Amino acid sequence: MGRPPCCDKEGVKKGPWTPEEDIILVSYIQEHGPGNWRAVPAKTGLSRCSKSCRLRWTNYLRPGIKRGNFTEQEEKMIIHLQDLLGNRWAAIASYLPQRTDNDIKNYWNTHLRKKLKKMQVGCEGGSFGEGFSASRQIPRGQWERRLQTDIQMAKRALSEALSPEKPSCNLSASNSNPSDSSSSFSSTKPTTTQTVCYASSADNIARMLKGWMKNPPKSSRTNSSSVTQNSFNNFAAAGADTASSIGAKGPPSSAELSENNFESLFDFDQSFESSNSDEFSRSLSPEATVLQDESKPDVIGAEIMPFSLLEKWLLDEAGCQEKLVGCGDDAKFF
DNA sequence: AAAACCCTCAACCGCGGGGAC
DNA sequence: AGTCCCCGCGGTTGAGGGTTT
Repeated sequence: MGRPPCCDKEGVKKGPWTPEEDIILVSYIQEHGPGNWRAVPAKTGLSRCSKSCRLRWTNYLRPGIKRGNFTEQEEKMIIHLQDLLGNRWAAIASYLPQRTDNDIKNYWNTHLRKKLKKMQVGCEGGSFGEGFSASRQIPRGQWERRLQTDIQMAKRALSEALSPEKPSCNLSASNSNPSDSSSSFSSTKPTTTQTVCYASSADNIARMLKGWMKNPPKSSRTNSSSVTQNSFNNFAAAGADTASSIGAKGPPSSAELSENNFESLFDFDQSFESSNSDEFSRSLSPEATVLQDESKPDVIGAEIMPFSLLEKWLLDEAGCQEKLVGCGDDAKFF
């Protein structure tokens, strides 16, 4: 019969989101929680289709999203999971709770695919090429059985990556402070720059909302027609003063996080959490979802908790993984 | 300095799954 | 049982920024 296009209505806006639209959306979700996207445009007055609102939230505004450079560990995880799962980006993203499927997909398409191609050419017939692509020829039943095992293997690999006593692990000792608000992953970048946390991190949204209260859109809008994502991030930062302070290349300093910001952040997350926690927990693997349910308040610190939970999950199961996976498998892994 | 080319990533599109009726 | 509606997913696009020539 054919499905009518979701966004064929006239007057539905497309293209990049403006800071004003973002704030409207975040404010609405702060109040009602994510979900019921169909109602969002009508209730907020946004000239966007429901799908666009959902996408904007899940891919950009949702708290706890880490943006910017992928760490080596993340890269390896993606490569391996892609090999295991194929282009099931949402499933892959469930193992990297701070990354969106869109981000992972983009990263794969722009970086990793080329990288792998290069490496496979470089290691023609070598050990690297062998580990990959084999699973794609496996019939489905077999594939599913193997997937079970492979997921265990992936968990084991991540466990090892996160394990502090492993010298090969990229987790830097300098970041061992559990109260450090930067994520475990952000500390794993072994070589270059710090990982970037943009506006989508909960603290920035909290600041954005705070700033919004102080500066309603009329007064705050100076360049809305040419506003970019990054400029929104700058806008979101307290005071929205300098572009270099946060937006383009660096996480906000802890000094920027006032007590009020944290309060509003928690308020935000609690309302969002209590009313509808599905967005985040859905994004986790089934096992991880269980953990999320067990420790919901912890999700609030989404910059940290997903991986603390993941660590727990991994370490708890380390024993059983030992039985499932032979020691030699690590070499194949990464 | 300017043009051409390349790269990145936010956003869109269309399809499929699943629940509600 | 069949249909409709909502939501999520994966593929794709194109604007804008960066790099090279």
